[in-house]
Amino acid sequence: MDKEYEILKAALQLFVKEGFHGTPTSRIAREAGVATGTLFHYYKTKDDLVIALYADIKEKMARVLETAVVWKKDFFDTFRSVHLNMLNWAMDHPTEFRFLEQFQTSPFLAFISAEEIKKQTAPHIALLEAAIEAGAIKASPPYLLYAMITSQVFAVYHYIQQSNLSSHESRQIIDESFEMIWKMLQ
Amino acid sequence: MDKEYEILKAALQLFVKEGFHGTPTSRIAREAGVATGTLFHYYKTKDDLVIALYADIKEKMARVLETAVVWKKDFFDTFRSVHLNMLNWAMDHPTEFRFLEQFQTSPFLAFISAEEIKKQTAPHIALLEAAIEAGAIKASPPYLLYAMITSQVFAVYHYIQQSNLSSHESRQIIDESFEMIWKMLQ
DNA sequence: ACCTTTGCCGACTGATTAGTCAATTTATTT
DNA sequence: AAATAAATTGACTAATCAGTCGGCAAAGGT
Repeated sequence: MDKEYEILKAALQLFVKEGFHGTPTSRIAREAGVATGTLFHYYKTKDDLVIALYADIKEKMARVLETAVVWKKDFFDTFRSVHLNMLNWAMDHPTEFRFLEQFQTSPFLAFISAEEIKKQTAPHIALLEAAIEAGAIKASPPYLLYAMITSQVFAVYHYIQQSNLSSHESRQIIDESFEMIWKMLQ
Repeated sequence: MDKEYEILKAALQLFVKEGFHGTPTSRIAREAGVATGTLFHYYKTKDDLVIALYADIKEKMARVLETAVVWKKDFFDTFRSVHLNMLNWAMDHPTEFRFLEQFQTSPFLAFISAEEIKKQTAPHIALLEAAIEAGAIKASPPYLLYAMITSQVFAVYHYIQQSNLSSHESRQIIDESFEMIWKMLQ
């Protein structure tokens, strides 16, 4: 039992359910089966814990997406693979996904440097630029396209969760949503 | 000077800057030029204040959008008007807009009843259903389309803010983004 | 076996918090 | 003008919070 991991796990659940400032460190420690001192042994402050959790989740998602963002037989299939994998990851990790969403709209986002964000988005921006270069999609600012595409992932995720569809229906909606996104990019 | 309004105004600024639980009621009262007792005279609890603020902003936005959601010469122009007006409102009320975004991804959203949300989205859903009926847009679930369209508004808003464009460039991006959304809906 | 480092504990603290309340001022009604 | 009601105050409290600290236990190196 890795205590550091248990702390992150408990923090994730509580942050999503109660909000960042809404969950006391004492409660995180209790839920993780750990003393408060241990929590502050691993994370100097509560803010550090929040940011570490964000970094951990981002990194795990990026590692899964790495395999999806590679080149398929054409741009359509490549973008489709990214979209499907992102949504599959979201469906498999709903709490992590909701945390990312909450974090990215919170004042905590200011703690993440511009370079860090740039590094995270780099592979997606590169793919968009290549697709524009090749004439596969329209020539809009890549960061605008990136923002529009990722925001769709959150929208589709919420629609599926809210209407709690079967996994078959979900897959159908995910497919349909990609068709729409692709049309949007033409 | 309406104290109730001053409290809402101060709470909005602080919530967006520091987060919901990150801002003490004492600070809200001080910033509003009011005693703490006055704050709790108008709002029984802090949660009540948060929810009242959400309701206030939602209502103000809805009132502005009411004029935009009316019928123009065709569906294209009507949807376009909604999109433009929403983004214009966001540009004119950035703090309010960011609050809505933050609130809607927070655990506070659970305090808003399903009926309340249904009532808020009703005019947009009705417009979507009419457009589907008329064959002006594709026949996807209206709530999915609604989620996808509104998420685009947030995406475009963030892109504009982040790249801090001139108002001319902004208008161009807003126009372009609607063209993309419309294509997506075909 | 001894020493050093590291992990871990949980009682403790000083500061801060949401919310109360009795008293005072201001507005409204009679 | 008197009486009633509503708005406003800020000192106060009980609870809670983030973070500390001295000590114990385990692990690893020599």
